[in-house]
Amino acid sequence: MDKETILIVDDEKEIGDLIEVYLKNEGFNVIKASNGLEALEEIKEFKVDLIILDVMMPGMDGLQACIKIRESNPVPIIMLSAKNEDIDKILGLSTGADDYMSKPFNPMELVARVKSQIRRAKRLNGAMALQANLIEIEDLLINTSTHEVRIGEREIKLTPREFDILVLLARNRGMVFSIEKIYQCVWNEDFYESDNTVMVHIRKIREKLEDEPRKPRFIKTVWGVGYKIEK
Amino acid sequence: MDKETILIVDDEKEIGDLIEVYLKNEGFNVIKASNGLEALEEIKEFKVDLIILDVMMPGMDGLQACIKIRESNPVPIIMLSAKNEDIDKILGLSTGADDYMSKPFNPMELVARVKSQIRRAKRLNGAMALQANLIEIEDLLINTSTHEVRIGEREIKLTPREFDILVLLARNRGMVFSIEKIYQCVWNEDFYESDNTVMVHIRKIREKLEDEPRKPRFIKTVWGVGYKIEK
DNA sequence: GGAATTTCTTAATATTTTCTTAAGAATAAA
DNA sequence: TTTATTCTTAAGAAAATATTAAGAAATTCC
Repeated sequence: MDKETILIVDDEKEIGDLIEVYLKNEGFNVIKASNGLEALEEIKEFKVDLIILDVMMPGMDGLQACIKIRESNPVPIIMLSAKNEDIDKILGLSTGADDYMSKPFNPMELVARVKSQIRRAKRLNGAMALQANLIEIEDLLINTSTHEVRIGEREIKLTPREFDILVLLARNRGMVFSIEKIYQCVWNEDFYESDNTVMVHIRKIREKLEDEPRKPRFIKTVWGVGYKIEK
Repeated sequence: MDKETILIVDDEKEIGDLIEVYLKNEGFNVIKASNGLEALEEIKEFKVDLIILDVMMPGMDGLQACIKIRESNPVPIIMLSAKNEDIDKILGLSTGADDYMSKPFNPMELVARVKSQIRRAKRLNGAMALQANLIEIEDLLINTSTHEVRIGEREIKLTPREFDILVLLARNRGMVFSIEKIYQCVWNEDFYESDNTVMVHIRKIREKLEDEPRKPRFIKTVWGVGYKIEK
């Protein structure tokens, strides 16, 4: 399992550093921002699994930032505040924060709450995946949540690798992928020397997808470069 | 709207009284118990909307009580503890507690957390009510309220685990569930390494459901990915 | 407290996928 | 046209994944 990334947003450096130590100790990946705007930038750039957000900050405060983040991202947010009046606001439904801790806080408790929220998010994600994720290419239909591929009425059975390669090309229609690139994307490993593993897979996919593998409708060969699905 | 009833379980009278004052002030109805067994009695007698449960108590401690309560009741539980070591245990999934506060605590924060949990429970309840308790898949009938499963006239006896797995797949027809996801959803625990517990259960279900387990009609294998019931 | 049931673990077997190899075909360049 | 390069195809070995069976451990029920 990959390390989860946690974004700490606090203008007080010592607090951020303290939290960082504890989280890293638990095997989390940590990035930091010192105000709301920076936080928004970081989120755009990196895949963040949880945000710890201080309410009191110069510029865009934590509550505003929280609302802003929520507009585009369902990532779990834990808010920190020293003011009692904030509690109700935060745990109410309006801000969209998932949990709250009052300052000064016990770092162990924060870590436990972080873990708890991440677990919750994972479970929720499972349920969310229900929403079908459909890719359509002419009469070729790819459903990434049910792992189904069909052409018209005919159901095509693809192996996991074949499926991944097809999805990669289908999600990026028009783009040409070199053998090397495909290998890196699908296998998540570096590509060493030229075996033709990828080619063999491409052929298998064509065999299953195409009526005439010689004249493929979907996966086209770009000579000397790679493969693509035309736009 | 009726006043919500909150059960406070603590052997220290002063703490219970303190919490009571704050909660009553917010319009909640409060009842009290001074140990785990008493709490179980109260729950049987009254309709309780939330429980505040101290971990450290003579006799049955809070953690045991929490697990015991959860067996029969999905009511939200907030646990109180002075010991750091408890945090992880409580916020982990195994006890079934919904939230935690460390002692000494800020009563305002506790009240806010109470309100937050009650809101959450209401939402959850709404969502639950929508789920049909009769699932039909061709001639397979699953009744989630009576825990009955039948195929045509034949009644199938499934164990609790088997039943849960089947319902998970049946409620989400078409969707593929990985071994890991099944484990997380049914066991409510994190999935560590690859034992094949889930597979064995799948096989048992097939044995009971299918005429030819080799060619399953209901639970299909999606190679390298997981299992599903086709739509 | 003991029997029955359920759940989990282990390991052997079966199946499917993935990779490797190698030979033949298509394409581009000389 | 010839040659070198790149791509396609096929077949079988290796690796990964799934099924099955049997028994141990835990739990439930009486």
